[in-house]
Amino acid sequence: MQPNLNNPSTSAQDIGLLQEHSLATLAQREVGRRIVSGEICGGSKLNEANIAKALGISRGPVREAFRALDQAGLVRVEKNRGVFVREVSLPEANEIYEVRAVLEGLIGRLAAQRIEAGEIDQLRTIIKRMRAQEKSCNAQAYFPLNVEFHDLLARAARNSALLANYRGIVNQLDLYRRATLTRSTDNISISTRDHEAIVTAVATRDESLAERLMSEHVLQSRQRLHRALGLPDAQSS
Amino acid sequence: MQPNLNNPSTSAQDIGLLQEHSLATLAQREVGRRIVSGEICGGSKLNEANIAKALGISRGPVREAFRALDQAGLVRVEKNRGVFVREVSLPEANEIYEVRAVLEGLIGRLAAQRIEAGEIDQLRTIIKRMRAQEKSCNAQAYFPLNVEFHDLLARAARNSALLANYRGIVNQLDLYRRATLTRSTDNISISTRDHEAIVTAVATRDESLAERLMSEHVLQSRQRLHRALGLPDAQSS
DNA sequence: CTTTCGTAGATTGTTGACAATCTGAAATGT
DNA sequence: ACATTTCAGATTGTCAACAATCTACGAAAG
Repeated sequence: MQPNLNNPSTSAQDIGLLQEHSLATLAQREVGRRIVSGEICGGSKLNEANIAKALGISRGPVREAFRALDQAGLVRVEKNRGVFVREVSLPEANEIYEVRAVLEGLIGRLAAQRIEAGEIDQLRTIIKRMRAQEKSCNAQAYFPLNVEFHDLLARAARNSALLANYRGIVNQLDLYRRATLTRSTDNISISTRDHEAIVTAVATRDESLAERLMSEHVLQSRQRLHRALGLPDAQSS
Repeated sequence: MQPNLNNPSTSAQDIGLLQEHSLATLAQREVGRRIVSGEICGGSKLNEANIAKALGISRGPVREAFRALDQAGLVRVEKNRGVFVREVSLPEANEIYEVRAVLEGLIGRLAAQRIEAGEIDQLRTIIKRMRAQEKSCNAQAYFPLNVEFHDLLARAARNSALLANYRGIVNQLDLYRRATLTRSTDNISISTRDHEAIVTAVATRDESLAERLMSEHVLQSRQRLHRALGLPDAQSS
């Protein structure tokens, strides 16, 4: 097909994307996004040919993307059977929460050491927007703010290995969250109070307090999740 | 080629392997093993065609293996340039050590809760063998024992998400260790004393002590590494 | 002598075709 | 009616060929 030569916006950025990323990378991002966002629900079978056709590419890059997603823990590959969106059971989610708690603890400690003034401002801006949604009980809009708050802190820790592991863990937890539709059950006002305390600890460079608050914040959100599901609280490990 | 029908050992297990694993999985394991073991040194370019020929397969499965290894942090893929064995710089190794410290801390805490009697025996057996190598200053034989000790503890924590993250982190650290040939610089006697204290803490179900000892053990081994390289000790974060 | 350009070889990216395997439903026998 | 077998369609696994890109080396211009 002849490209539209009068549209510089598409040509410029698309050329950049294709020169930077391979089709496999693009497929990985797109499928990964659909999985984490919940567009494709857990347990679903991912058909190579269908996905390839939907993305307008051949099966090769799709297979490569599947391998990466498998390593990232977002899908599981069964030989000669296909690849399936990973399902995270409650026991597995509890395990992941345990790991997340210590990672967030380290994020708190390192962020308290290394965060910059501008980033603290950004955190406070996010909290302000959270409070706005809090009043209108808008859980739909609250969720991405929560994600951005934690990711900003993770970046402020200035440890790329930690950031990569943190993001991987969070993606896997989203698989469980989406399955149980628990985004709205989070107690927003309590969560926001936690966030304010965390920012204060980080801003005053109180490493130990920041570590403890972050870790406890995770474990409490796990407990809120359990209560929302009508389950007994897990032992605080 | 006609297979040798008079050799049941190859046919039996090879058929089982091929029915269980795809060629991509096999390639991933083999290349991953060579990277972690140091057979291929950091920064090396991995040629698709060469590896495919060496393994007797085509390039497709090799490319899939590369995607998984990239996600695992063992190689980096540069579009249209090739894939290279990841090089872990000293600052990166320090970051990874920070993550490993908290993961090992959690391993200590959970293992203290959940380890079984038989596993404690196995840990003590490993330590005995370590002491034997210690006397003969055989660092070559000490290293795999150290790996097995920590991996056994990681399994005893009974948290598969933690185990997966721990192993990924350790593999990446091996990338740095191999580059600097620091396996022999570990102070074996100090390390073994640490291990004995850890087993005692775990066996007596002292969660907090086990967590602290494991975390400190990692950070001390990082400091030993720095001293061996003639560097100033990193700040204890 | 240095720089630039261009070309040939090598390497990676992508694709479509073929082989192997699985799935499910129809056919067969009890 | 029920279990077993068979077979066709669909899906995955693997491969080899083609296209796109990079690399290195040599020629030509300054």
